[in-house]
Amino acid sequence: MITIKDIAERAGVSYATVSRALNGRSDVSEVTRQRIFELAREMGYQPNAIARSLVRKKSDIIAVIVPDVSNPFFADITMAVNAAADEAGFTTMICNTGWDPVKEQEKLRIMVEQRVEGIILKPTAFIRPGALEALNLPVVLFWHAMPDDLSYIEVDHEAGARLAVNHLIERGYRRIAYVGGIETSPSNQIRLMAYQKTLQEHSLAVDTRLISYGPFRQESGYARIAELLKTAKPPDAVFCGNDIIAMGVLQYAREHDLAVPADLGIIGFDDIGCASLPLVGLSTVSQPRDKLGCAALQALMREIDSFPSRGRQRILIEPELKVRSTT
Amino acid sequence: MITIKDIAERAGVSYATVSRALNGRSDVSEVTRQRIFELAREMGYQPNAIARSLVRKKSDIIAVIVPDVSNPFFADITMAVNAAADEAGFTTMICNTGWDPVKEQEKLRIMVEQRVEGIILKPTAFIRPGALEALNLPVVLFWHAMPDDLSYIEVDHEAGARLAVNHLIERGYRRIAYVGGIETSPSNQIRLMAYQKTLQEHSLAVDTRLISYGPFRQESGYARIAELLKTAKPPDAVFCGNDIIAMGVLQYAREHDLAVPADLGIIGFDDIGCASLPLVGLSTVSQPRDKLGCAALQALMREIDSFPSRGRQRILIEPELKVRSTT
DNA sequence: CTGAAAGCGCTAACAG
DNA sequence: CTGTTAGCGCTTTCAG
Repeated sequence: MITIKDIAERAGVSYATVSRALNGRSDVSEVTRQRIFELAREMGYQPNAIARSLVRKKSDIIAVIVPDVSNPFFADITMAVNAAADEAGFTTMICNTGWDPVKEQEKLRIMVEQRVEGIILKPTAFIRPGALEALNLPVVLFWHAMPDDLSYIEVDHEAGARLAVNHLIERGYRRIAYVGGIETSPSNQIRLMAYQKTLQEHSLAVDTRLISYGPFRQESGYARIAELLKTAKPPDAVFCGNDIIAMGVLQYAREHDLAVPADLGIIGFDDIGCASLPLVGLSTVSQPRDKLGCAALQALMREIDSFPSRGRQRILIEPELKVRSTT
Repeated sequence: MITIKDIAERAGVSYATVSRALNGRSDVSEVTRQRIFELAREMGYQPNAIARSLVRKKSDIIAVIVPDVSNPFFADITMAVNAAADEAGFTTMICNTGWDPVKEQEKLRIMVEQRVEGIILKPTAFIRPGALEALNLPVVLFWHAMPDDLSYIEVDHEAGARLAVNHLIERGYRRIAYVGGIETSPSNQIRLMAYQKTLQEHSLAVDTRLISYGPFRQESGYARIAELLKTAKPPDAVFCGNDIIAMGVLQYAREHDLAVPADLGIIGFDDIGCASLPLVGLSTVSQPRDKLGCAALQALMREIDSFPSRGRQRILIEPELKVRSTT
């Protein structure tokens, strides 16, 4: 691999001059600059970013750590961050934790060792308080439920839930069920609150028999809508914890000849890829991944600029209603 | 940021000794090793991978460059590679080219500058011959149609097409259409050949009116099945260029009350995420992403070990038939 | 077992 | 404008 010294030798100048020329410094005569560039090209010179990082003490690399990049939701966010980072002249290292806290810790360590300039992290679970601050690195989280004093960014779950419930009410539904996600999920909590509040604002009764929790899985949605429809006063619409659950509900409706949206309105949350397939056509509240990703990068850039002084940023992204065929 | 020199000072030894101890060399007395480890921990020492890479002349980083990580297909492969790389002690840099050859070139350059030890690349288009060899780096491609003498890995499209067509014939379909992808796609070509050959092997006529090309898009599948069904002798089954196209065909069938699979058998290619959704239930030929990813990493490891001598590896992965509700 | 010393490839003062 | 010099943080001989 050829170095600036090789070029210097051939050009008959010191290697400092080569460095200056290649870095576009103004204090190099036009002739030598020309010669050096030409030489560099014809010798096939490739700058060594590692050496540069070492002396400059900056790598121009950021890390994005998510539980599962093959999950379309995270994949979209990751890509948005990546694209924004490109713009800003940063290279991205993407890490996958596989929802494993141990691996997460390991990945964080590796990224610190690689001297990345900042980390965008979607934690797999509750992280030991202080662990992230101890990294001594700019960090932005995709999750607000952290005890630490860190910046975070998230979709506005409250606004999203209101959007969904208001929409159902406008459409004329009156007995709206909440087929939620797991009870402990913070976002699930927020949406449930907003659901109840919105119903009350419209003078609609909140019937706890219409509220259920469960895993974010299709089977869960399928099973729970089955239960709900057996009751004396079944719902005429459901607001689901996410699109996966909604897909289970929709599946049930189709299999049991329930007219959607006439007999049953269905609305999900997230707007995963297949929700917009004509074959599915699920109405949903979209979490705009591109905006989430861009905003995360911007927040991180701000953190990097002001580091080590930490300004905790709390950013909420507006969700978007997607009306399709199920409402 | 604390360095080995700081530790050395506190420990009262030379920093060479600290380096040795921390790297688990045997030629350090047990007592000093102990002291150094303890000190490192309590001082919060984090090795600097950049400095290490510089002197060792290896980064333990590989690059994966794909056109679109948010495409579930590439996302899955990327993740499989990433997981395998983890096992092998490599960190992965993931790059997205957005199907832009210029950006691809740029990303390749950056990866070379980062001194990654190898690159797994899904090219966006035909790359200028020699451009990849000029990188002077181990490279494995997810595409065989390259003029270069490089290693590649791909699913066995021929075997996949045979699998699909044989399956349809076994199910009793006799007029099988090929609703393919774009004509210039190499994989499309191979599948078309295999489709024709398989029909002939079963003494079934190859009717060119049953063969069509088009973009890998739903609307394309939708439009083309519409055409085909209007003809005098319509097909009773379709083998599609990929799942997206198949989804368009399925969509048309559902909208026009065509019984699937009774009146029309449908089989796709790829096995994208939503194909397995109960609401879709598309039969398809799966490209096993995990196998593709693992095999790619293994191939790259072999290339790295034997570098700079290049042994061109040609690896074909066996596809798998997934029978669901459309056949 | 340990220290001294020589770099890895590059940038950044500091003098000319 | 250009050369000299001093590192960045770490690994690795080479002598003790």
